[in-house]
Amino acid sequence: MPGIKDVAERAGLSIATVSRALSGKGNVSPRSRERAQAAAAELGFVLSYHASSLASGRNHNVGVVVPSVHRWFFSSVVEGVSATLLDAGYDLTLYNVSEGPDRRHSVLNDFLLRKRVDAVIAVSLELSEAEIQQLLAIHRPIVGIGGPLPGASTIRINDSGIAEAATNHLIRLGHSRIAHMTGDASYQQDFRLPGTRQGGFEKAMAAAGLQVRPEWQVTADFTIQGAYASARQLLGGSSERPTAVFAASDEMAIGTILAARDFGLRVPHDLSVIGIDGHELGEVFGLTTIDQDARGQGALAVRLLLAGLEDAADGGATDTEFPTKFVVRSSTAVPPVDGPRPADGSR
Amino acid sequence: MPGIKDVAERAGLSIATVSRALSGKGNVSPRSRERAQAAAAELGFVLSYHASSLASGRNHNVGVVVPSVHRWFFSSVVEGVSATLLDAGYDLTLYNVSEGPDRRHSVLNDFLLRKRVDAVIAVSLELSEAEIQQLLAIHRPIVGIGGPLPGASTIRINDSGIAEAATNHLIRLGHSRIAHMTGDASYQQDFRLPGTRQGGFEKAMAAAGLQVRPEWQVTADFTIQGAYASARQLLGGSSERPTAVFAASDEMAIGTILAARDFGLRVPHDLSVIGIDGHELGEVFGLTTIDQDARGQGALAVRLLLAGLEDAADGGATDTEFPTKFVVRSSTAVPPVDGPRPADGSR
DNA sequence: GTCACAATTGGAAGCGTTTTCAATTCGGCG
DNA sequence: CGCCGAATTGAAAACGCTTCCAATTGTGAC
Repeated sequence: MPGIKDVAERAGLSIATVSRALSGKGNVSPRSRERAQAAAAELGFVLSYHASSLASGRNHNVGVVVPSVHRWFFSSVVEGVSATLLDAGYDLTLYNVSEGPDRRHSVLNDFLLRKRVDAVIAVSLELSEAEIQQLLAIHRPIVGIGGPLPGASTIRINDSGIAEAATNHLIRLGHSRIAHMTGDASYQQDFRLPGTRQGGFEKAMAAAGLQVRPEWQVTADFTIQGAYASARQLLGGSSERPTAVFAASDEMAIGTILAARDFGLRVPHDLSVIGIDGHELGEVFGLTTIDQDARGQGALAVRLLLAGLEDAADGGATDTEFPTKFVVRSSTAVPPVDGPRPADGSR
Repeated sequence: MPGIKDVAERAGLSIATVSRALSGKGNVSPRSRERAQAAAAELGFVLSYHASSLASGRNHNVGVVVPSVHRWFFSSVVEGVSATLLDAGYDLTLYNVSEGPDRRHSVLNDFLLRKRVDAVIAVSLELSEAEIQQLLAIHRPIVGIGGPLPGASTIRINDSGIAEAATNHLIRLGHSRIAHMTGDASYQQDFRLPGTRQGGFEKAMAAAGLQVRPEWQVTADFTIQGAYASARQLLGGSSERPTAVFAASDEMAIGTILAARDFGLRVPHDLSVIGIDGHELGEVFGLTTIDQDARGQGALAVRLLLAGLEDAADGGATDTEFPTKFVVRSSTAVPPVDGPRPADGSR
């Protein structure tokens, strides 16, 4: 393994000059720079980041904490984060805390504090103020995506407003019997989006003078399969059926559509369904949705972070609202004139 | 920021002893160990991994290179890898190379060589021998999952055998008009699974004396939406229709099922579909599949790697076949007696 | 109560860079 | 041609640990 020393010798320069030449910092004559780079290339030399970090205090490494990379939203964000980070020459250390609260705790307390990362991106995690302060105390900027982080910068979409818009879309089409599928309790714990979206739903319903029926407020776990099961309950019950469902995520909307098909309900003829996300699968189902460009959110988070790191200006906590896009496809339409069909469709 | 020196003072021990106590290595009396740990806890001290790594040469960090965390298989593997790594106190540096060959190249040549990772896990990537040697040369063990890595350890499922088994399952049910959906050319490039699976399919067909029709060999991009489009072509054509489809992944199988439903084809009554993966969504569709436990593969990769790292025995390249599980659900059945129904079903 | 040997402990030399500070060189101007 | 400030350069001191080596302490056997 060649060291910077070898490069210096080969280039006929001092270690210090080579260091400056390779890192791009400081004043180095073009001639020296070239020599250093040539020598490094010839020796196949790459800086040891450990030594660099130790000496400079900068890591070129960002920690990303996600509830589970296996989920659509998080993996989308990670893709955006990863691409932007790699472009900037940064490494990305992934902390996937899907194992539960213990894992989350150990990551926050054992891993992140080891001075290995320059900054932290927390996706949909509700960190306590103490946890945030702990990180800020060791000069680790944090930016949160889609989670309330008191005292830290965040990027978020207007959950409440979007939910209102989605609901209003249904209302404007003429629906009044609208169900809402949201995340279940376990999700509220970590990221409280579901609640926020539910708030928007209720607000829109109230504004339109429509009744929110408790039995039409169902929950699922944000997955297609979970929503499918919930939707079967909702749509298969003998009681009255809604004419539209607003699901708090595309995956849940898709689960709902699948359940509806099982019952012979045509979407959107018998049942309108709208989601939130911009999931790739939406197209297959003609899903009307609100695209939140998760990748873009990840990319933006990195840009904010890097800007902060490089300017060394602490910047303070900023709260950025990320724009979303209403995508109307074919899963929403005017409600059936004759009211909902019986559960056992004429299939 | 407290340093190990502060801990040593507070504990009334030498720096060396504290270091040994905290790292668990070397002989330290229980009494000293306790003192050191107590002092560290009181000061909120955590080792600086940079300094540790620099001094010891060990990083406690594994690099994971994946084609795209946004895809089912890769994110599953990453979950398994992450959990096992975190348990062992290791960090996971994620290199998501979905941006294409340039990104792949820069990761392999700029990032991985910076001595930041102790080992590399490459998922479904076909590395050149040169790339592998480059890594091995700097003492970075590599283990590959689902990709041929000449000279490195690998974990793989028996792709060919599985494909044969899946095909035989259909044949045994009485099918003879069997289509196969596999990955398209762009996928062949990076990981050549599709080809291997296709080989198994052809082998089973040949063994049963069945004809492989070129027009029933379709390709897709491994996603539900991509397969859906391909399957529409396959099933909607005016030509004869197969009675069964063997898809090289569950997502493609699901896309096929969705397309079939669009045409009013009942699964499995009119069309049997089988996949490979063990995708969570399989249950919703009653998909018969071969579960390859991607998480388990990730976990195993880490265990192999860590065993190698800790024993310092280079071990040489091992090739481990990972077991799979045949899961029969309701998407496969005997073929329709009266032959396939016309494209426009009596829905 | 000794002695040999093992278990602990502390001192200090790195690990491979970055960066400060002072020294040196260079270019331009009077 | 000589002088001055700016641009370059090099020496050496960190950075915060790990670990070798030697010194010290503890243990059990005789």
